Amino acid sequence: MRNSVDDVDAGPGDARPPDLGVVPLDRGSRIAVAALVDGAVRDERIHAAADVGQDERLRAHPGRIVWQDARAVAPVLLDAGVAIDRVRDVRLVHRILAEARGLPGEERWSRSLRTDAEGLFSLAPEAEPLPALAEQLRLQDAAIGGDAGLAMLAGAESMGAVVAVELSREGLPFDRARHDALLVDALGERTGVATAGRPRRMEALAGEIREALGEPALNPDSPQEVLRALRRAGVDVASTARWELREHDHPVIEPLVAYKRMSRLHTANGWAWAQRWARVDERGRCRLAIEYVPGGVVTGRWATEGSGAMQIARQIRGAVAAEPGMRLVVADAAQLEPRALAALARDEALAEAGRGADLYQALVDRGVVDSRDHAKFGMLGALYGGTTGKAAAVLPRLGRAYPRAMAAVESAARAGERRERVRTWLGRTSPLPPRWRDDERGGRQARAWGRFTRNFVVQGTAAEWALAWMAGVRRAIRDIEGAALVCFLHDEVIVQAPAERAEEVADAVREAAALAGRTLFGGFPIEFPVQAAVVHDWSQAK
DNA sequence: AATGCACGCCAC
DNA sequence: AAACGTGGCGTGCATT
Repeated sequence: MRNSVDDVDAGPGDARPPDLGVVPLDRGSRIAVAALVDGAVRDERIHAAADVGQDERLRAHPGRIVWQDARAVAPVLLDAGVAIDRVRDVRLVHRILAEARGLPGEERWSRSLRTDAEGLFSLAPEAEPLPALAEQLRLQDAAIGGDAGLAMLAGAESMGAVVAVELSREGLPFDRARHDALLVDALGERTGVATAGRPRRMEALAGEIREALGEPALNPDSPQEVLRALRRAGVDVASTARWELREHDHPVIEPLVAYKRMSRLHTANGWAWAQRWARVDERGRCRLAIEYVPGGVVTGRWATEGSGAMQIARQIRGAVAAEPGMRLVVADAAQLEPRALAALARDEALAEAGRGADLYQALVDRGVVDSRDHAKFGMLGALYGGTTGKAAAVLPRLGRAYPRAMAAVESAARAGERRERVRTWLGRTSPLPPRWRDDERGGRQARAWGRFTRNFVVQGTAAEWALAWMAGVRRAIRDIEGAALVCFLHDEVIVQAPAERAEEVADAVREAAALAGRTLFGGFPIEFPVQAAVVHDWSQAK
């Protein structure tokens, strides 16, 4: 079966539709379109940006659209009404191939390329862009060769870049009045400069802290001042970290911990944050402007730039609210990483435990561990390389019950300690580590790198599944008028849709999850249950 | 005044 | 309970 993230070449004898190279000229005001065939450019045509949809080759194009960078081209094509189905983002795929294939230095890669500030390849200023693009495509396809995983990853990563552009253009529905109400509820009313801009409840806590420590001039925002004052008051701590404070019994602890929690909310997701990142779009809708960065994390996870949108505090998620007549479909993949591990390790027993909505509870029901918490901590310990506490206590039991899965992460860890590269399921490859000495310090560094590679294979494979899931969701909701992807968070998506079609979207999101599992893992019997809730605002999910 | 680092906390 | 992965970000604080 072929689908949207699978751009494996058609077999010999099949007529392959030509790839279409698309290049922006004059900073995007004009667009060059040409067929790219075996590294050569055929039938180049240049259009005004707004007219690029007139190029009949781009209408219902069954081949790949090839570009250097989705951020420069996708917005133009989307504005022109071009349907984007299969793509090759040469910039992102190059990054993958450079690690996976230890790829040629840039001179051998192509004379028309140069390395930009991020160490990535881009067009040399004097290069003819379409021939260079054709050359890059040819070299990339040759590097991928017959590796079906890498081919799928190239397609998925490239489509992810399109989804990222669409998400960023759409924005996340945001209700500033609700946000303000949530902040006032948590922090108190805003006050003036006399209290350093602290909301009323924070200022009250600052007073309690000063009182409890007997230091009327203490600035609770200064870790050094607070640390010194704590020690003078007989609280013997090495830092002001919350977990350390909680080990002590003193009247200052409770207000101090509460203050720090409020302070975090105030600075990270408070009024200034909303002022900076909420915008009113051309249709009068208030949206958070989120710039997604596909592949921004070494494992293949996405990052965001600027807004901190990947870590919006749960306390204010109620401000992310559906617009009139709409609902949010909030969907998250249950225990995604343990499931990714089961699949990549071909661990039938762990996959069987995951046949149902709650893999952790299944471990309890099967007598592997005593409680759901033990299952969760143990599994996370296996994924992260935990060696203490609850994780260490149950790891041996997990190892006996699921030897294949545990051997897979152990082997990834050992490979990292030996300075070897490891690969995700589709073939994203870990970077090489910095050098370390053959002494105790070096040993610690080696073990730390082993924990990184241990996690890399699982986190990276989960990220690949998420790419396939998103591509499927995108495709499934395309014909649902008014529905749009508005958020992505590693293992969670939010779609805003008209109320009367929200349940249909929820079903489509669940189906896309199942399809993503089959796309990546074929017939291996691993399930990817998705909890999808139709809600008015984000805080109502799960 | 600008810059870079360390801390601490948030998210998955 | 407190050491175990990937990140972003705001702040204080030291350096230049």
